[in-house]
Amino acid sequence: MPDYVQERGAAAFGTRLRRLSERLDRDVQAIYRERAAAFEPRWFPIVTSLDAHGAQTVGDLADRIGVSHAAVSQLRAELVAEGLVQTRPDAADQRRFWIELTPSGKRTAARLKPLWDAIAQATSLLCSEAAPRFLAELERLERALDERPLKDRVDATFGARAKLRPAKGATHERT
Amino acid sequence: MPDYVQERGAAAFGTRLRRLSERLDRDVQAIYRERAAAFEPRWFPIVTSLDAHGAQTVGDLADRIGVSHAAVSQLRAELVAEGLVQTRPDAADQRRFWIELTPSGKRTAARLKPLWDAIAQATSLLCSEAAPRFLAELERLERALDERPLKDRVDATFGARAKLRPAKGATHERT
DNA sequence: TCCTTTTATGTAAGCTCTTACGCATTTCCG
DNA sequence: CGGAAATGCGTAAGAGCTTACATAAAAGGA
Repeated sequence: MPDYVQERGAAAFGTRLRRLSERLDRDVQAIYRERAAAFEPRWFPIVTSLDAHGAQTVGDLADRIGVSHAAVSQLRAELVAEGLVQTRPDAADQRRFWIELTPSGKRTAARLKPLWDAIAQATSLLCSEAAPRFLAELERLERALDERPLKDRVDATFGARAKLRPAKGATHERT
Repeated sequence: MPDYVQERGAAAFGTRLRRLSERLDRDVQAIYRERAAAFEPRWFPIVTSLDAHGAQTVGDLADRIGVSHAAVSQLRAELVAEGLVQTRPDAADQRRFWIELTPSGKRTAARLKPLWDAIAQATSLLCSEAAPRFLAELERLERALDERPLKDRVDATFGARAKLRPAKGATHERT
């Protein structure tokens, strides 16, 4: 483990992970744009999930793709406006409704599938070449944090709840 | 490389990377809050950089911590309001000014250094246990993408600029 | 020397999610 | 059975960055 983590702590990860994520999104967006695909990267998880698994509720989708229900709700509104998805009420529960692809949404998924496959392949190849263990290590990191969050780890070595208050008035000194 | 990438493509990374990043940030924020530290995770890169390397310009900081100058500008305003940093003009270039820690900023850094070290140690240990190659692989991924962006990789296999237009009118069908 | 191009940084607007709040429905349990 | 707690999802506001736009100063080159 390089000195980089010792120097930057958790911040060693934060910015870089965010930037890698954003960079990949930007590239995918550029690919869509260049090919006049009329599609947005952020629609991908929902559209492919509906395509693969059929109708789902807001909560199902939120769990499956790992975002808040509010984010799914907002995306749903957008996808309905685009004509890619529609909703229908649940027969047994009036709070709930089902989100599914429209015929147009299904056609869009079929149209873009070859491109998605190409992106998946390119990504897979990239990983094989440059970072064959990356996803495995990512998964192990996630699991380790599930079992014991960073905060608990710090509390154990630093002394839970030891205070680090600023001296009175010291933080609000003006230049 | 698991089937996860083949199934999700670039999206395999995006959400998970973002979530790991956010999760670490949230933990660090909870640590600060619990210890009445009066500090924000997003201040860390700037404050530690100034503490370690002395006065720097907006552009220097943007380069060093890897964000846009506008983000540094906004953070600087916030840190000035908190009394942690101050600015002074550059003698040779009127467009430029130097950002440095105030005495209070220096005291804050000294106060929090033990906590930062504990966080760094916990993070380092976490990586050693769960994902010893994670950062090395992250770095290699970044470098591979620097050399050849994902878009170029997809273009090479899929055929640059092959169009994937929706059929006329098909995407705007309303439910 | 003088004009064009580049550079430094501020501000505004946008993005894509989050949390907070709210309402209605359903489930649970005394 | 009935009230309290939990659940499902919409909307509003906020977060923390980005890109876009703008202005002024500096650098470069004819």
